[in-house]
Amino acid sequence: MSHTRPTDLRRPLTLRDVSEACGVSEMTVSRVLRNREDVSPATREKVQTAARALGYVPNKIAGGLASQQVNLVAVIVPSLSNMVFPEVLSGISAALGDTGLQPVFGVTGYKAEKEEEVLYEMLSWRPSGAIIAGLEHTDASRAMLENAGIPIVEIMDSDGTPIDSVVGISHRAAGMQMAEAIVAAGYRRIGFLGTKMSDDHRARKRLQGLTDGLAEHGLELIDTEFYTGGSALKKGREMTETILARNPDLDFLYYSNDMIGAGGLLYCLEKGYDVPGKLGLAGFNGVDFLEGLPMQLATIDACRYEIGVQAANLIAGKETGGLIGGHRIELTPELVPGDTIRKA
Amino acid sequence: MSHTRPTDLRRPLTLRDVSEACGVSEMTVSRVLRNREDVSPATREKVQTAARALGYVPNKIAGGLASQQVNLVAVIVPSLSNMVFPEVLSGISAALGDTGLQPVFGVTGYKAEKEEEVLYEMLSWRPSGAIIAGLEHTDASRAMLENAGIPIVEIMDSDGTPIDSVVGISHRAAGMQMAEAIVAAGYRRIGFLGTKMSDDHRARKRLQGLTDGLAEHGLELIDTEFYTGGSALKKGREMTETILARNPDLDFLYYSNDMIGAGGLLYCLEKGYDVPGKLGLAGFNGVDFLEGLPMQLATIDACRYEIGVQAANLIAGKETGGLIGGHRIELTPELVPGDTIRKA
DNA sequence: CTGAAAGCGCTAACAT
DNA sequence: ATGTTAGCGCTTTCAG
Repeated sequence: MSHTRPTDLRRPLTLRDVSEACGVSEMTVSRVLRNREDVSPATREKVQTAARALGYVPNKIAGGLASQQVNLVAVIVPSLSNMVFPEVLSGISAALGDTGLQPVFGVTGYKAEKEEEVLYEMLSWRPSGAIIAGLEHTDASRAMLENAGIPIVEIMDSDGTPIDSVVGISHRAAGMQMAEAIVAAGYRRIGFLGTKMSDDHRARKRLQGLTDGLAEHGLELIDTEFYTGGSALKKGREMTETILARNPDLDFLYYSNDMIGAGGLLYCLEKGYDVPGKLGLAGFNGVDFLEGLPMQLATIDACRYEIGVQAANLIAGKETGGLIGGHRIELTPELVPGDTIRKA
Repeated sequence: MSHTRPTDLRRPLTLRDVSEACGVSEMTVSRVLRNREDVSPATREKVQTAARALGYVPNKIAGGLASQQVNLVAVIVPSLSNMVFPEVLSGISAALGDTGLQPVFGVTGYKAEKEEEVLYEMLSWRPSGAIIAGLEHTDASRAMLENAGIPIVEIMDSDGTPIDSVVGISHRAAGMQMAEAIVAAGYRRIGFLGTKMSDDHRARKRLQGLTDGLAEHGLELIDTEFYTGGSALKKGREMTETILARNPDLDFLYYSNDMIGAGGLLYCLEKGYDVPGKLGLAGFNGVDFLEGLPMQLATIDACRYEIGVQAANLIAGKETGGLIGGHRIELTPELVPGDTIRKA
């Protein structure tokens, strides 16, 4: 069932091995392998051939220590399982693609304590920059970020005070924007469905924005329903059934994310609710799988990919003339009315 | 728009700083920070207080170089955007949780060449092990993996020859299993819908298994339809419309993944197709959002979380008595008939 | 264009 | 239980 492979005995190759194999000094081999220009084509060729033949892979641990710089960017997000963060990461990867910087991902599960651990771990690799979701951190996390001596970009959210730079949208404003749209369309009895969000600060801010926006029109949320874990689509159905059973006279349901919104939409269509005539629906995020639903769910695009790109550009010093630190980029999310809010 | 923060001037803290701050030798400080037992409670306390007060974060670059070992596990997957790999990563994270090992993720976009780059980059950090999706790699990638001198676990797929260990399912067998179920249920005119899969070897193997399985019953695929990019749900709809327009007499549609299958299902229900009576449907993966669909799509569970757990356990040497290398774990995927295959 | 020497910050191995 | 020494594999710096 188990054996020791021959490779286990082989000492990893070093620069010295390559050096000896091609009769060029370690130093020059190092130059070639780092693609520096100041090497003659002849020796360059010799070195590359030898390195390739041996299968040499440089040791970045040693390189990083010697050069005191590491081409890593720490990226810390709460989750990978909802469709939102992978898209942010794509944006980051894309923007970092041609910079020589490499993203490294860490996941916190929406736990501040876990965030602290992940951060500690990642900063101990002395990355060239850090991108981290949200503005809420433990004191220890803030201290680490402040003392790291590298550019920090907090992303997704712009409602608060950043440590260094920030790229995001105002979730509070998004909530208010949705409130305006809902009221403008003539809905009056509004329910909210979302995650249990003691730890999801952005969902909380959207809810806050929604209630504040409604309040401006003298309206209050009629009811709320929360869930945790499980298949979001299914939860969306269940919560919808529950809240409508409790309050049959609701005329609008606002979901804290598109996935549960999609579940709710499917439920309502099945049960024959008149959407958007008697019952309006909306989600949040603008995930592209909404396009395949029987009816397009109203939503607000959270600019996820764009946020990733801009954050990465700040770290890479692109479009800032190489200046680092203290940028504030607030994107304006677009409300996509779809088919589930009736025209005013 | 931009400023230099004060922290930029601050030299990163070293062990020496902590040492001086608490009057204990660097060596002992190092011991405390690595939670070694051979330090007196008194000095331990003193050191911890000082380290915390200063906000010291250890330098793993230096530590890794000195100790010649790094608590990182390289994890390389093709994509994060379909729901399948995040679940594998969750399994890996969970299993690695209590081992002191830390996963680092890399993404290849299903490109062999990109895989090679990512691998090179990750191996240059001298991780303690590597987990990589699939058995198909470039020669250079194979060479790197073979020479890395660390445990390698190839995951997801068991149809082929692993470099070292493998944890996965047979996609060929999964295809055949589905063929059996389809034929047993009495369907005869079968179409296949999937990704353009020159690079998705597992989808290709499932299709191969399907056609071979059908062939055993004297059947051939009637038609196929492929897509690339975009919203999978929407693509599922479009492809379904296309293939049914071309071949209205198809009685079964096999989708290479659940997401396009879900799109197809929604389309068929909308158009009033008799599912599963006149038209059967099936997908692949067993993603849990299927639970929220109007009708549950037949699928085969790809054991994604479990694969992650087992792969991580192999790397960590759990349940193998610490023996490393050459394990073969083939999981048996379960066919979930759902509601879209009629009962035999 | 190439080479030699010094040292990055930490830990293994060996004292004490 | 604590301290000392040497060196991990590379790159910076300076010399040729």
